[in-house]
Amino acid sequence: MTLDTTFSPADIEARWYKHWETSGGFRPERPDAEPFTIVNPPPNVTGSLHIGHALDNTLQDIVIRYERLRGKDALWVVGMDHAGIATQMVVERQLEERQDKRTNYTREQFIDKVWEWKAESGGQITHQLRRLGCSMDWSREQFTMDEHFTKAVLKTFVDLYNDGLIYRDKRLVNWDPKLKTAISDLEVEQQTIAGSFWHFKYPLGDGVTLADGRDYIEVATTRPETMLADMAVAVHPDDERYASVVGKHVVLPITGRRVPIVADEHADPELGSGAVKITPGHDFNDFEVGKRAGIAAGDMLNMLDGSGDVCQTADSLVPDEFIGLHRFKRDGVKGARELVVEQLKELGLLIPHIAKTKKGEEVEHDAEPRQIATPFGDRGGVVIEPWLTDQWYVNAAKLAEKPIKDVRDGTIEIVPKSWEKTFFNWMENIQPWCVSRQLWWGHRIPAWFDEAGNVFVAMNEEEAQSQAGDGVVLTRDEDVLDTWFSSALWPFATLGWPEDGQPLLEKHFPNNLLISGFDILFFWDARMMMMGQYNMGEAPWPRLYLHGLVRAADGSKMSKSKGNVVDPLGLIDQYGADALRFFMAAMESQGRDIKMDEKRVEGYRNFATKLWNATRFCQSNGIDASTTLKAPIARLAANQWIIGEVQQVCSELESAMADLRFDAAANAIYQFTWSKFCDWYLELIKPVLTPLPPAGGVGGGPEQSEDGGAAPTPNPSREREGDWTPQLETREVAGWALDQILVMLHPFMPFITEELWHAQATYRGGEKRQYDLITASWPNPRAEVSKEATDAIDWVIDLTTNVRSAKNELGIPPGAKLAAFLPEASDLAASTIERSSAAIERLARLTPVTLGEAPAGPAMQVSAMGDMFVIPLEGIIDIDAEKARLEKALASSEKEARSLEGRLGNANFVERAKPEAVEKAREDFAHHSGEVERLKAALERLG
RNA sequence: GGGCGUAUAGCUCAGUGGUAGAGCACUGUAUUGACAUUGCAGGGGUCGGAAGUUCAACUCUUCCUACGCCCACCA
Repeated sequence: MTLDTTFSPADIEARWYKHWETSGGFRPERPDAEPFTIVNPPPNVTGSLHIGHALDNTLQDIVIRYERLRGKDALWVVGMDHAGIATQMVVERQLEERQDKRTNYTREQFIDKVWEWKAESGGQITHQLRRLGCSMDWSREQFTMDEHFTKAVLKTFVDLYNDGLIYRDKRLVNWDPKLKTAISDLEVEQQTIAGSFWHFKYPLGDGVTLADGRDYIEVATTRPETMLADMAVAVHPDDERYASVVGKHVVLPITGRRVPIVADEHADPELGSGAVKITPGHDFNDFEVGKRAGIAAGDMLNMLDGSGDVCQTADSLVPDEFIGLHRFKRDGVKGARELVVEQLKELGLLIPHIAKTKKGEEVEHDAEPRQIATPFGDRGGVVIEPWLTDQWYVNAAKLAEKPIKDVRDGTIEIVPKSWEKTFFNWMENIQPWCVSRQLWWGHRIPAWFDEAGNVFVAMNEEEAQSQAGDGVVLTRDEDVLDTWFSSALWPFATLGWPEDGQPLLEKHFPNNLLISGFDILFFWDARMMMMGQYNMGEAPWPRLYLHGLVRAADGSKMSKSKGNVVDPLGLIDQYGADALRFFMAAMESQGRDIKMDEKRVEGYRNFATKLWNATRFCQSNGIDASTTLKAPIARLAANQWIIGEVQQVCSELESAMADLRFDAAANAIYQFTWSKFCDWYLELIKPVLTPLPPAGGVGGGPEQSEDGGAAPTPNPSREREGDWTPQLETREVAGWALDQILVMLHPFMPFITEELWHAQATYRGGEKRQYDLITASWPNPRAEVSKEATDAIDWVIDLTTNVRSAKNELGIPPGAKLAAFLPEASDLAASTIERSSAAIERLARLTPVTLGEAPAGPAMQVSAMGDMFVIPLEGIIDIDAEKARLEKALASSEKEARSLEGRLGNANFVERAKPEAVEKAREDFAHHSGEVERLKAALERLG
């Protein structure tokens, strides 16, 4: 196949993805191979691909493709999460757009609508993941509401219940008044907002007074509306100001209700007046104080209405004028908060806040302005109300025990390790997990109540009925489970659990690795650890890799409201999926967020183009696909050198991948491909493939050097065996090396590498590849390469670079071909000049090179690894410039040499430093002082 | 209040107990056969600050400063 001169990602991406998917490339049959398994964090069915997904999935795909190439039975489980709240919100919003609402339907009708929505517009992200090139096993795509998944969820719930690890409890929960459901601690986000701090007088009852004669207690609050449900005033037991009134009462303003004054350590004497109002039904601290004061949860006052919304309830305790009000002002309408303040002010019970203006004048305000940390629901976005309800709780502390041990003893390795502390900190202080949600969309809790309120937990109604006994009327719990309860089962429920005889489950659980963003460490990762241990008796994976966030170019968090969101699909359109993927990999260094840098994405698009053109070059020079995995036998220095370099980069890549250093892996293959293969190797073999006509009319024949150049000295001893030719060898090695690049680069840039793989035909004449790159074999380039050969190329490279640099500094045209003399040649120099004269001519542009003294006269002097060439430049060279150049180099070498000399002269260093370090210093010193001598001689030569 | 992270070239980031690298940007230069989405060459950093350990610190320790994140709390 001939490649077009331009490379357009869009065409090849769609074509190859379809081919891989339809041909089963993502999960080749490898029954005997070692399994390698990753489960993909199931995206919400409502979701679409954002830049964070692009990072997360790129990393996983790199690992999966790498392990697949290494011959493993690589399985990447994919699917979607039903995302209870998010999905219900989407569908409800759709109804609202048609002036309709959820409650116009029965629960069953509404759930049908959600399924309809899913069928029509859910799961966009699955198509977008394909555009990124992700090689998941779509043939087994999962959904957390699939029938078998539901069974796993129910079984887990029932088992936990029977083990006493799930229980029903009445306590304060984080209530989201917008979504009208309880949510877990993790779903609450603290935000600091500007608020007010009010001070009130609570009159003491029964004519009691404080020690100082006051007939009231001062309390302060940021939530005055809750005073309607106050049940006590607490003071510190040691606070002498209030000692006389503990056990007495205050009369609550507005309602006139009498509440006790209790002693409790929660009250901080240093803070405010030292007395605090206690509202057990609407504050987590107060709840605890209330319990300590002997108030049963069932007796705690609740001032909100039955829907749990912000309205006041007619609880006979709430005055009429408050009923129907929201908690706070909404849409300009006064709320309970405002009315409480207003009434207290009218009653003269508001203690004003005295503020000083800039001019020093005192001004009275109703309240003190304050920054207040306020809980918000992460989905609904409104202020959370701590609310007293009956909910289902998981004993998370118990379930956390084994995961903590797993991480502690290394059964699970968290990468990077720095996250372990955070993990332990959370797990060791974990609170009961509220798992019930007052929603319709989700896994309905398998609990049935009889009329007396007894609960029966079972897999289905029949079982519950048999527990309850015939004739007992049962009603199923209306609530559904937290979405994370089901996704916690993902590593095994997707593989067939809890059914018996599931070969996939046996082979692929535990999984091998989990990759996730650190933002879901607690939500998902930790809960998978708990459920893995609980259901399977094992950690779900031995390794957890946590990556950071992708941030906007200025370092800020991407968010829709800020309008700084970068769309990964837009980047794919513009630069290709391969470039975006490579960017993600190259920027992914452990424990750090990634800042978006579009220039860099562009750079990796350029890298793809570079590879594309290198392949075009190979094609036009008869370089075919290789037919063996093993490195070809090579005798040419350049070929041996590139084989050695392939081995080198391959081992770098493997060790980077073993450590999950995606950046190191990407950079290794990048540098090798561009800086070694393209910049040097392809240039080194050009003279072999297309020899220049020999200079001076001397014919080729036996005088030719092995790399296609004219040898400086005839070498009649060279033998030519069989049909070996330098050209054949070079084509074979180049084709092999290119193939290795394609394989090694494939996990990072799957599309272009697959395209080029197939563009490269096997054997001259165009027989097609036997198999796709996606299922090719990882390099195993164990080959002997001689140090002499690789040194020779390193020497040529050093010479070339130094000649180019010198020419550039002296203003000599880079293309100028110059004759060179080498008065004192090292063995390496002598043999290299003989073997690789063509490379020296083409790259260093030195020809002829004469071993021996140069004629007297002006010359440029250039060294290559210690061999000092003299390049006469009569009439061209500016002697002063050359002197300056050499002097600069001399100064630099002298500085190095002096520094090393100083170190070597330090007895402490020689005695106490590692012997290798001393040896290295000696070598470096010898090198630099040698260079000093040579440069001095060179300067002397110029006079 | 507790914990974590970051600070290295103009920018974005690697890095190692032995004297600092990449990409981009910048400067100069090259163009008839792989590639201008390119080649070649070059300039540019007292590695946030201070002290300590060490023969040797960008690297280890402590402290400080700045920025960021997580958890808890502020009645």
